[in-house]
Amino acid sequence: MNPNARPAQEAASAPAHDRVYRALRTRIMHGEVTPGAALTLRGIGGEFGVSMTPAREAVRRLAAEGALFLSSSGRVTTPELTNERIEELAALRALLEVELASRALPRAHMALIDRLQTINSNVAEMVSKRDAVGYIRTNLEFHRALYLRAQAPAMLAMAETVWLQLGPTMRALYGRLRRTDPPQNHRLIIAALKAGDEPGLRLAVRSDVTQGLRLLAG
Amino acid sequence: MNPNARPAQEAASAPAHDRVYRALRTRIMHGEVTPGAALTLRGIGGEFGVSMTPAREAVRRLAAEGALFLSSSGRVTTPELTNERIEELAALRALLEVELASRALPRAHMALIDRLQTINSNVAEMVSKRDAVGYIRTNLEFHRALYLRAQAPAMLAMAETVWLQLGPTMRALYGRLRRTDPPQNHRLIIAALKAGDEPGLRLAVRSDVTQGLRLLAG
DNA sequence: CGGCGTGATTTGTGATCACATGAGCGGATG
DNA sequence: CATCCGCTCATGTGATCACAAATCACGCCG
Repeated sequence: MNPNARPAQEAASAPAHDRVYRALRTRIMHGEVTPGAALTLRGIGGEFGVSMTPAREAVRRLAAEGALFLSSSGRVTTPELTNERIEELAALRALLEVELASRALPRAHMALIDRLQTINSNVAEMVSKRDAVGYIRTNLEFHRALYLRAQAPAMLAMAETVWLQLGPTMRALYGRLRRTDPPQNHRLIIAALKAGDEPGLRLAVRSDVTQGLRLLAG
Repeated sequence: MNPNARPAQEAASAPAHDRVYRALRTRIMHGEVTPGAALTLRGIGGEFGVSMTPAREAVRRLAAEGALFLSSSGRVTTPELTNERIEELAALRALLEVELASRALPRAHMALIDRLQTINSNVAEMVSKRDAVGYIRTNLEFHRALYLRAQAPAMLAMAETVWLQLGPTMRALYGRLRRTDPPQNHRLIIAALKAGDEPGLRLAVRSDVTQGLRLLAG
């Protein structure tokens, strides 16, 4: 028996530090925390019913990924990104995700495109409901579903790290963004996938990734 | 007074977990450990004169960066990369470092080029001495000196993460590589910098980054 | 009324310990 | 002689504690 095989309830039996890590990670990536929010090890431990030790490990891990900021005295906050930093992370997203999409293209069959369309309708629903967290979550789900086909785990992990770093800021950004129109770039991505049009796909992904961050220039 | 200001002896007064982290990090990045080597928390603690707690934090942090592999039971080893993984990491290096070099180009003045030439002569010396660790160290120093000019800290951090993941494998790779000729691609990089030739620079960086990893295809 | 020093308290750090578990080794068995 | 089973010990996990340092608030002085 492979001890890694945990058919269901994967998270239940996992080590405490891992449960805490995962919970905090999705919370941050989905933009459920505001930039600059302070965390304490005892507070985290209390929330999850564990001691400081696993809380510390989870925090360290997240800090190593850039998802949390550790002051010189060890205080923990979610990062407050400068505009420069945001632009750099957007450039990274473009770089990585264009490559991932390009690698996924030859492997993208009809089943994937159907799935992307389903997810995309959920995205549109979140936009119409002005649900920022739901929008971020489904939007990332869309991108991840596509990039999984690229068969490039290290590259995907890096892209997710960038998402993680942008998480708290994204929430604040999309909060002031008053769109209710459905995501046009996602449709362009799907169309390019259908047509097997690689240049078009690269352009569409690049636009989709950088558009949301463009408004901060003002 | 800024408490962050530690003019000299920065590492001495730093927290224990940070000292351990940094020591292990450079050890791994410079290829001073072989792939698949096992580490124990008590062993690390003993080596650095600290308890298991800081050792655990350092290990967790390195594992989060992909520099160490944690088995499902928590055992710690340096990663043994598959050829697929190595190729993917090489592609990531190409992607990131070409961009970094490109961004550094307009900011590259004569002082930088002189410095690169100095470092490059050290690289050549390491090659002639067949000093694998010294070669890796000076080679990374060359690349970092260039990329620092790009003013893109997040991107540089990602590139360093890739170096870290490749560290143990690089040692094994360059060990079986019996070259004694000086690094030709570095000269091309310097020449392109002097000429302000961006396409040439991108090509030279891409070649330099991918050439060493090409021999594993056989 | 405002700036600043001082003390109380919150907070991270690191050591130690008890516990569960998994790895590795040795021996028994076919 | 190979294989499988069992045990033992090494190893990671998580809780608790003592300590130091930083933060915050209060009150004092200008």
